[in-house]
Amino acid sequence: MRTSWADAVAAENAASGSSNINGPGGAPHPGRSSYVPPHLRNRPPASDPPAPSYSGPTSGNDRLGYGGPTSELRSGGSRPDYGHQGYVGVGGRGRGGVGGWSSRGGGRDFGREREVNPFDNNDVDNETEPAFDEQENSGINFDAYEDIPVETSGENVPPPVNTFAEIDLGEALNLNIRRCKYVKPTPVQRHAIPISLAGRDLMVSAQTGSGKTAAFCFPIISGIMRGQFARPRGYRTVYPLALILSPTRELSIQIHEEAKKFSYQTGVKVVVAYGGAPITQQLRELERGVDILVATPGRLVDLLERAKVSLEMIRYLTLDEADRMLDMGFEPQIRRIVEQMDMPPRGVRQTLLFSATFPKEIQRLASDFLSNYIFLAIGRVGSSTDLIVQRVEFVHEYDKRSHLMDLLHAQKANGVHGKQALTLVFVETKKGADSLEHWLYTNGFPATTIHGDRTQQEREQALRSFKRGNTPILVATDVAARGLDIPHVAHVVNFDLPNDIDDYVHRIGRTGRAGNTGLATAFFNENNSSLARPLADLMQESNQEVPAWLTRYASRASYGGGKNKRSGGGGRFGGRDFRRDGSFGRSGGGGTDYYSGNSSGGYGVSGGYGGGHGPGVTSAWD
DNA sequence: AAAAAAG
Repeated sequence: MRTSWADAVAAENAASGSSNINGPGGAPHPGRSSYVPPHLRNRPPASDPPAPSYSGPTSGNDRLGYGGPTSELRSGGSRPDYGHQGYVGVGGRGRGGVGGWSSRGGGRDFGREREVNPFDNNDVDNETEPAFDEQENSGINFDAYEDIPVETSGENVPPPVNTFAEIDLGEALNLNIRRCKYVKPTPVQRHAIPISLAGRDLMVSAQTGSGKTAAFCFPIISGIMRGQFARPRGYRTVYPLALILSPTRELSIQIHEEAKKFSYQTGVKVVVAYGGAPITQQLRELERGVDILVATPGRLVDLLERAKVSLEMIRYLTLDEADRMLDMGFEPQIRRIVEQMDMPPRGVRQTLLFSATFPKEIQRLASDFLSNYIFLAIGRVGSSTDLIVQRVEFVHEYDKRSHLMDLLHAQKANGVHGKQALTLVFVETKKGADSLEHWLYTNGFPATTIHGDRTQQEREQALRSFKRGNTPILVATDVAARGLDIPHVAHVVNFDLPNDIDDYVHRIGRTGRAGNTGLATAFFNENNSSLARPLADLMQESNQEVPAWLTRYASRASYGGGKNKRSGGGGRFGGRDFRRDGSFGRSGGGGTDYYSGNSSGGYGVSGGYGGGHGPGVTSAWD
């Protein structure tokens, strides 16, 4: 009987003043060939000092020794055991040589010896003052989530949970959740985790900054911890069990860092692969064993072509920023990876799609990858959250720089916590980014820039420098629009507005994260007239003050209603399951009652149906 | 038209 998570967290924090769990003074790491008996695998090495408040035999009893069915991945799942019987359930073999059998995560046993403690980081977050840090890291402001509307559709939706303690994720993962100071699950976690633990496919639209990464990582890590997956071992080919794809390298890096924290000392190995960096180091990491592979599409295709990676054993597929992954630029690559390589088909693997926005036409595409899925929308209409104060100012093109200068001067005077608040400035083009950065710099504002024409090293350096506050202004293209979690971004400036309202939603979502407030300022002029209507609608839905001139602009422009049209009579819920649109389902159960709003009965057709053309309504949910 | 993603 656990008391409360809050207590546990408090105890953990009190005890962990300097928790060097895996200190350099640990055991000399055994040679590659040392055999670890099955019953000792997945345990922290005996020579390691125990983690603080890591009391009793908490580990080991729910992992490899786990008494559940060995060949059944998910308790609630009813997937066929797809042709891998020979591979599954043979746990207990030692790691063989090349071509032999390998227990899950081959190599992770010795890998654990050198597993870096991700909670003992010297990374940028720790360089800020403790008070500042504490508030940000531990502090998800849950009051901000009190009355968030939630909508689910699909068959037999598993009910949400209210606490992490209600779900049995396994001791090692629970401990990491406490180390992360997550006291209770956010709304998207409350709903999505039980659904994925039940083995169901999922399409999630949840607000920016609402905890999506943990929502998809926890069930995957937990599932891998409990399963016994022996995998074939080809000549330098590795067989990850889970694949997480994201649209930018920096986002993949970030997901990898998060996932490593969650999987610390669980025995689950997470590796990241992305372009722009030397492949050899990534290959080395892969060869040391991989359970969860986080990747950008291009580099993954490269690895697949070189037969360094096989997707044959993939049990979990996650597309983060899924609507971006399936838009024109990425779709062919994603289809290639998911449909034309050796990945198990939908219905066999479990597929999880997450984003803040999910336009209906992309939902239709996405259903190709899903099987009898549950759609989950979390957040308020207007997308991002009313935690972000949105301002729109009419600024002519030639006035933008001096206007930006005014804003920056004003907030310099206001300095937050003794340092200048971080400001993220979005522009349209890479050249524009360079030139604005240069101009700012020469005008006394320490700025840097991130965009696709910079080397990967420069990109990562720019991001680090921004996070640390060395250059508290970051000029960015859309490469930084999605998913990046940068603490202390107080202000997002849309120096150039995007053409698509969903991009706007993602950009402003770089502030106002984890329940904190933020400010977003947009420079609007005649070049942005196509955005006037959707922007005005979005702002109204998020209870923002809409300037009269923008309303006039909105009624004047865009009579036809382009793809930016978001009204569609959608009313209060922006993130709607496209399957609810009457026009869908030409053959299946045409016109029958395939939806029911709350967890019962409902949509009775398995995924993968395309028909119908709903109105091009864009979801504003993250 | 632009951005991203392999080299």
